[in-house]
Amino acid sequence: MGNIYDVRTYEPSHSIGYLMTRVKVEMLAALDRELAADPHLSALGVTSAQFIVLVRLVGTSNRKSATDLCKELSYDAGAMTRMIDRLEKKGLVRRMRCMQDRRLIYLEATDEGRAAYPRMLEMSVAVQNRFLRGLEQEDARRLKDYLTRMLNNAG
Amino acid sequence: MGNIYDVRTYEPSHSIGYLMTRVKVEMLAALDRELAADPHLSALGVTSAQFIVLVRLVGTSNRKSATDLCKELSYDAGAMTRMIDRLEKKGLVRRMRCMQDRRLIYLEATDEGRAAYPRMLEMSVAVQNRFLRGLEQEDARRLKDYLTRMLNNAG
DNA sequence: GTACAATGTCGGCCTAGGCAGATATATACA
DNA sequence: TGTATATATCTGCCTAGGCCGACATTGTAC
Repeated sequence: MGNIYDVRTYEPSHSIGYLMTRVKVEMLAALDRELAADPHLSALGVTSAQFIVLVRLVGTSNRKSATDLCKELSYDAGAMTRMIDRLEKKGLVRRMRCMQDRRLIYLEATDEGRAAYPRMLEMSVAVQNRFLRGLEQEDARRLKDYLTRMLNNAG
Repeated sequence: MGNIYDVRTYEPSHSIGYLMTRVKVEMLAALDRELAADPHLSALGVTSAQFIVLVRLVGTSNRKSATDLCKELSYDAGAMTRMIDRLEKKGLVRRMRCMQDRRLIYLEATDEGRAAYPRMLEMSVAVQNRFLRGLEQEDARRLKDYLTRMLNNAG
């Protein structure tokens, strides 16, 4: 009842799942190209994946641990450790052991990381606007609504 | 003119790009869980990424090369070589050198690969229907339209 | 025919994520 | 107190994709 797809008529190459994967790949690839083309950011060698993590650290005032980021981004803990390693090596992020709870390590964007933030945000907005070209605000609202509902169906 | 996002009000964590990435991750993770839970398919150790490639080989009658698949799926050639290696090692795919053009290698699903196909398709449909629960056919049509238009904006 | 460009595959090297197990720390409880 | 459990991070091993260069093969220009 109410199923969108039926096995007998389902065509993988036209499915919403397939399209969504393609769009996601193309959007991140476009963002990577923008990042690589920017004079300042290309020197840092920041990738779209690193960008997404960095945004979470700069765009908030309260301190965050690796676990916090993992929860926000549905990220694997092991992957996050290595991601922080790369960001730290590039001087964009600092690790600071918490003295109250010594299991915890708070993460903080460095001045350099914070300085790169505005330009990164511009790029993110530009890329998304380009992909959403031709859509009205009402369309974007609906699309966001669909995606949110799908995400709720995941759990 | 007509831009959806503005840098001054943009919130990364509520953006369509962020949501789409999340939904994609959750959908593939759900598919991986289904694949791992199935008695027959778990023995093959097929992942969602391998599934997507396999679908393209089984779901068509004409012969395909690695390059053909790369074009269809916007896939990297080097990555495809290694993907085929894994599928071949699992006995799901065969490589066959073309005699007319000896640069070409045609790919073919084995009987085992073909046998696994129907069950895989069922899972794909089931997972997508679950994520689309609560959406009407008209909603799905709109969503697909939005994604298609975004994909066209990529090029 | 030879030189050059184009094509298809492959292999390293990088980033990247998932999973399982190890370690250190903190907390709850008998 | 001692013990079990939970939490946070880290490490090793796997799959996985992007980029670049190597290599063989084919097609094209001269």
